[in-house]
Amino acid sequence: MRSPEQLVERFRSEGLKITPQRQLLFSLLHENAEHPTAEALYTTASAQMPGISLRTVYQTLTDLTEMGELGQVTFDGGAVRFDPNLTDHHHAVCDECGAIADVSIDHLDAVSISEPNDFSPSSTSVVFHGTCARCATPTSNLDKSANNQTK
Amino acid sequence: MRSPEQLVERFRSEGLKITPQRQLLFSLLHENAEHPTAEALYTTASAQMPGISLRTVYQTLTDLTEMGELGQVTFDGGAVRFDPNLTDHHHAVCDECGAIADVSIDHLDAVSISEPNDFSPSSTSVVFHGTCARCATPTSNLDKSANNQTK
DNA sequence: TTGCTTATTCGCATGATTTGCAGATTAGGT
DNA sequence: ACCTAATCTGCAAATCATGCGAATAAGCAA
Repeated sequence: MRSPEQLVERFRSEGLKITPQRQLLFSLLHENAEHPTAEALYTTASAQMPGISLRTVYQTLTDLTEMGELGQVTFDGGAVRFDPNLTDHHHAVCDECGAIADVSIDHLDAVSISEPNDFSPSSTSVVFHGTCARCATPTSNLDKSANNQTK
Repeated sequence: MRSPEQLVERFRSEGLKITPQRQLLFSLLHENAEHPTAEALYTTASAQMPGISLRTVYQTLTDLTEMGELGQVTFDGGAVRFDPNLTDHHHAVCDECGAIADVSIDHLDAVSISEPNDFSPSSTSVVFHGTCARCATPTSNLDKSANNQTK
């Protein structure tokens, strides 16, 4: 996703208005690597702007997605999560705390479908499940479920 | 998933009852490669057993899943789909018709996380998006959306 | 600054998917 | 045929997301 400043520019140039709600969401999403759900963003936004509507959060998130400024991902049937990282990347889900990390992958190009041989893939997405560093470290297992947003 | 006969055996040995509803679902799921949703199975089941409850379909599906006889997968936030194929495999989603095919993958072992280096993956799942053979063949583009179960 | 036009916000209703609950029913053994 | 626990079923309710219309406010012009 572009910076809040660039988004403001784009919105203006498309005749869209710059509202405080939008500006807040732009900043909350900027470089946000937490893959938040709409609800999570609503909670955070509400702290800074009491009265903001969940409907507006959904609306803005949908708009940004349709503009190609935001990505959406879902894991295991849970709620949709938003991802401002538009670079080519994949995800690692921690089964302990539910945290989702962006990951880069080596040798993805080596992967191919061996069976069947008549499907033409245009994109490939990989999801790893496992244990994140924080949960794997015995001494800091204090608060494993803090981030757990599993459905 | 095991054969209906084997499932009947397992259910009996665990003190569970063999009902007509369960038997029907066992057979509908056996070697079913369509990755049906609960609703889809309910529709099919209803044709053969009018009056069967959607609740029962969900219940049986959940039971089989907890017994490890059935897998669940979801794509792009749609409804949960059930997969009786318990072998190691991945999925290819056709963006035209929505069909989901099981695929085998070559060189998956070559794939690794380059960044970050502190995540310990226990499993890897790959999803391809693209066009299936049927939709890619110009002459049989007659009924592309027939199987389209996209959300 | 005032006023106008139209995009936005907001709250509520609605839709889709899934689960909880409790009473009616039935499988499977006695 | 009878008993008892497991199951089925219908309905309420939870969760996530979108449609809709009225109220509000951004951005522009005078």
